[in-house]
Amino acid sequence: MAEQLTKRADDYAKWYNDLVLKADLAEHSEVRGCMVIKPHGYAIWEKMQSALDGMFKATGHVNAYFPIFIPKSYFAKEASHVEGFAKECAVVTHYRLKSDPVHGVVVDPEAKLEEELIVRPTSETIIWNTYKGWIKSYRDLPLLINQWANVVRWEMRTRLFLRTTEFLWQEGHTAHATRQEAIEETERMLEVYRVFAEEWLAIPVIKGLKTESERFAGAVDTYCIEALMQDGKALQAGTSHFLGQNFAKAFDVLYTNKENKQEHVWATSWGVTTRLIGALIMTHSDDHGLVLPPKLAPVQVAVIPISKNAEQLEALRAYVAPMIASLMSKGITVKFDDDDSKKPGWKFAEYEFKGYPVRIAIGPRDMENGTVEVARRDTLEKQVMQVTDIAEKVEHLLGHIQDNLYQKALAMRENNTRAVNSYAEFKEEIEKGGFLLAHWDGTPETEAKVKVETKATIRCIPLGSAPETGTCMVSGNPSKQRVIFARAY
RNA sequence: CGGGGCGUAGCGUAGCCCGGUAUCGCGCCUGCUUUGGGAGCAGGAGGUCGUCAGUUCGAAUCUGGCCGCCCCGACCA
Repeated sequence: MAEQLTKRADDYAKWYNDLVLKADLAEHSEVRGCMVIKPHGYAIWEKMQSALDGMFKATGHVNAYFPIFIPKSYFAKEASHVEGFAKECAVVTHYRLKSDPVHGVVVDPEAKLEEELIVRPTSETIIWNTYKGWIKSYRDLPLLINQWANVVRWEMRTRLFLRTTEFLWQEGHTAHATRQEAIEETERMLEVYRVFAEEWLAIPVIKGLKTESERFAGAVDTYCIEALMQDGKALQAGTSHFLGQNFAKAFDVLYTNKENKQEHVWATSWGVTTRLIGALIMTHSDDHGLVLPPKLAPVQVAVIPISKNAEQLEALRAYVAPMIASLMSKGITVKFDDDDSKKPGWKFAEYEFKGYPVRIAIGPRDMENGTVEVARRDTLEKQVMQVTDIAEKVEHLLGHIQDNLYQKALAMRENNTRAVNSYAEFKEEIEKGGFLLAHWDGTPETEAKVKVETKATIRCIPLGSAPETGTCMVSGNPSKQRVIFARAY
């Protein structure tokens, strides 16, 4: 139920947690660190999948599926990759249980695997081991494959959607004949993520390059889109990696070029996760509950009849039927809630809390006047409208809401992005949250020092920003451009 | 892995210090009245008090062990 949501200003973390639970997006499972994604939350993921999948297809990718289990030895083949993931891998050691008089069932010690299997934390190794058999000639390239899957990373501390032991994602893995082509692919998919974040999630993001210490284990370059949450903390919303020839070399993936010479292929990988649901919540929602951009709302319009008796309800059904039909003919998703075990007031509160972008209430007065009451979730404004052309009006309204959410989030980010020029100023400003633009000398040592002293990290080296020479705020050494610092999720 | 908290009906809780078989709210069921911002009244159902052992005539309550989860920090999308 949706009463007494913690206020954001009182305790942002608690607000987030309460909201996820009370808006019925997810709940904690009995398994530590794992969540159950409930229908309302999963429906949002399905909308994300559908939009992204279309964008992947439009850029020439196809879907496939690779095993959840990865032989342990595969991991050893790419040194930095192992190092990056070794600490958080779940390992399967046996393949059978047997009944036991005391404990019910026990692991059968006779059924030990010769080689342990790793539950995938990411699939580069098994995919590259497979690609080796698929790629022989330049004619086999580029290979552009995506997979929708679950992965497991044994995290020390978890948070619903933001960090769970098991999560859902998509991972694209591509192979190319040239370095240049692979870099273009990396950038192309980063741009797909930017468009998706801004046009669908209504979350403004900054495209950038990760520093060495934040780079994906096994990548040459990691690109990212970074978003700023309402509490002033940064959240990485997607990544795209240029893997160079690291995995091709580790797994011997060679192709014969037009000159009949053997060369290692060039690779990329890129992914977004169910974490985006967390980003969506922390970008748009308020003290009244969830706020969803219309393009990702499982249902865009809730229609609520207000009637005193059964006859009136029948009359209302007849009154709204053409309206609902015309809404649906425009591709708008509608829920007509004529459940008479719940009162209208209860439904208002419920749909508001769950983030339905638009609510239409209709009662006896509306039938007399030829009107409906339209309420928008983003501003909580209510307006009585003539029912004539209501589908067009609602269609426009949904567009406005989508746009308004983006503009509000953008304004929030801009108001919380500022340049700082000294480390003293930085230390003071970082306490207020937000993105800080500062000069950095490019060394991991400086970055580490800042992290230890302020808990802030370099979120990214922004792409496409005008070069600006300066001096590192910490070391005083020369710097070619400002980078973005923030405290992050 | 450290620190803190919690475990009592579907959910949220009181009771525990000071032992006597469990409180209240929400939800659920029945009936009537209601319905434009979480309805009212009346009646009703629902609990191995996380688990195991100990103390005791008697344990939700005292003692010890175990299990589970959550929150805060260090690592990570």
